[in-house]
Amino acid sequence: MNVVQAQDQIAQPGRSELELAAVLHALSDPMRLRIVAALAATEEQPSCGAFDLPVTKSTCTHHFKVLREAGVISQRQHGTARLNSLRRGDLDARFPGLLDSVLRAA
Amino acid sequence: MNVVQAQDQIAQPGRSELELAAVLHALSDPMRLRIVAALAATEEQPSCGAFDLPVTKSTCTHHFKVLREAGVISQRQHGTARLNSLRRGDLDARFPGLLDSVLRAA
DNA sequence: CTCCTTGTACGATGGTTGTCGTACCGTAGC
DNA sequence: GCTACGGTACGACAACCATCGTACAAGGAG
Repeated sequence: MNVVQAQDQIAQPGRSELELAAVLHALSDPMRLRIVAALAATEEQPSCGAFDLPVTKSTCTHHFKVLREAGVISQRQHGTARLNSLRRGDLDARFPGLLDSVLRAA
Repeated sequence: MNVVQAQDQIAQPGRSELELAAVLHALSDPMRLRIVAALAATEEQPSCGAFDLPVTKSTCTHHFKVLREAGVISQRQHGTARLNSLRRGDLDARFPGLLDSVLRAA
């Protein structure tokens, strides 16, 4: 699996590795949909703990990992915090319109 | 669960019952993605057996059931055959652009 | 150095999923 | 009636998933 490795960037699939089924699966969970929607609504790069999700920390870690491994989000280590951002550009390039329609529906 | 029951139409969720997470989950399987793509590419209403899928009949039944219960497809009984069609109108109304972007990417 | 914060790792658990096989049912044609 | 065909129902099974709890690692603040 080709990965993009830049400074404190956590491993993630490259743009050409993105798979539709994997992305759809990552988005098919209400908790993850909520994370993605919150991420799309801000200009910042919130840490994992900033989402106030109704699950424990370990479950949280799990969901962020699923989203990152599917290529939906990108994570950067910054001190003890892990900063998250949506991979809008890569998603729009591979699956034009998909992210927008999901966000509009969510 | 409100269902639309018309003549030989099999039970399915009404337009307002469609849930984004359920639709995304239904579309997140390669076999079902293949079914939906084939369904979108024809004007006809093919029977379940007309798809030539590399799985057994029972698995086939399972996938069509998942798609129908998520509201992605509609099934009509016609003799011994079950005719399938995409619920384009309902999907476009509830999740504008979603189906198109998925089909374009698949 | 010591604590607090942020988050991961690992194991467990109950539930869901994709697949199959066999048995069955209803319609159509002979 | 009987047989073929298209499809469902049910049970089984291995794999996966969302969730949790506990234990642990690393950076920042005092």
